[in-house]
Amino acid sequence: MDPRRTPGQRAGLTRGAVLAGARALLAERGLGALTMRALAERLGVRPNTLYSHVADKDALLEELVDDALAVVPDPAGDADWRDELHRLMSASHRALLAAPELVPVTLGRGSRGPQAQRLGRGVTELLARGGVTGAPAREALRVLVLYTIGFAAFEVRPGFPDADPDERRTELGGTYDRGLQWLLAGIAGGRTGSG
Amino acid sequence: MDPRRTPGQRAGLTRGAVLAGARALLAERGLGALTMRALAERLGVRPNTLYSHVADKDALLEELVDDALAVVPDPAGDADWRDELHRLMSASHRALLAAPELVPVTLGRGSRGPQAQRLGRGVTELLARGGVTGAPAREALRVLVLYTIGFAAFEVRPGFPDADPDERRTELGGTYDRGLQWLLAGIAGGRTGSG
DNA sequence: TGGCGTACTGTACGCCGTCCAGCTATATTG
DNA sequence: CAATATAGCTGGACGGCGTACAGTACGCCA
Repeated sequence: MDPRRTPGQRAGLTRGAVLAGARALLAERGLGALTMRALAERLGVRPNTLYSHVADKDALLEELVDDALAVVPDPAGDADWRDELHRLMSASHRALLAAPELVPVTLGRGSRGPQAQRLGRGVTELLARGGVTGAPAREALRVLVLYTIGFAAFEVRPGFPDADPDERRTELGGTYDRGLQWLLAGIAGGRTGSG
Repeated sequence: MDPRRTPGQRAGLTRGAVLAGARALLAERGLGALTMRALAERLGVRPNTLYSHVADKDALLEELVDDALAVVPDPAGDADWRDELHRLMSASHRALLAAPELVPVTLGRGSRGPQAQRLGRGVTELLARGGVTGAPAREALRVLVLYTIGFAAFEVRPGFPDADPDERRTELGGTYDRGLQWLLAGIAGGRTGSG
């Protein structure tokens, strides 16, 4: 508890504890308050101690972002590929909204962690099940992913719609679904033809 | 040129010059290098001088973002509304890519400046011309805007596609267009029916 | 029991955005 | 043309940031 500790004495800090503390700090006080110094203080430790567990702040953020996607399930085996795709993307969307402060980071920094890659594989697999492969599949994947993250980013930003913040969440959620359906229809429709 | 100037002597700095300098610095050395101190040095001025022309760094960025959209034209009077909508969004997309470093800022900070509002009015007008009004129009506007900005953000991020950076630009540009067409088709298709 | 790896510390460096008080070149007024 | 107000610019500083370096003392294993 007390950070006043003689050198060499251990606080029993682990990498996981650092990440958990960062998540808590993020949730409670926002992205702007997530500073290495504040995180250290919350953990009862000097700031530089964090660097024994994390490469630097960027790496920490990247890991947080990727972890946020861990709750998204893998695609089920037998359902219709379009329904499944909708479910998968919608789950991702919800996962992002559950950690609103991280969304701008996601967009800004890219996120190529294991969870993001897993999600990519899932989408690709579903597309293949629907007969979409190769370059069109990569196209579709890109469109879906960025639409989802982009939408989440806007949902998270204050002041975008002029309506009451009450309606806002509901209305935006519906809007996301609508756009997603349009995209899925386009993907499915372009499956055979076009050039 | 020489910032070594006795107090009171004027550098002839204007608000426009500050913005222009910021744009140049951004283009040459990236967002990370756009610091009030660096900007001041480039302008031959002490850092605090900037605050005589700009409220703070946030305001400066916001203005830069909005200005980037100034090159997007208003919709023409007589063309097909879908073609026109495509042209408008595509122009916005290109405008954003012309200032890549600003895209993350756009998404992160929101951008409600005059240019953004003008663009919003243009889109709304075109949608109305196609018979899309009210809540569906707001939905469509949101989807189009965030798709465009979101896509630009991903295009700007390094390392997203696994291909050569050469093909990348071309392929991504085509992907943007494809997705945009899907969305426009969905918007036009949902015009009369659906629930 | 002794040595070693390492979690942790004190301290400090070089950045950052921004504020305050003062000075003076310029614009404004008579 | 002289007196005054305005406002552009400065030196200097404050508090905060991420992070590096070198040292210390604990826990573990031989």
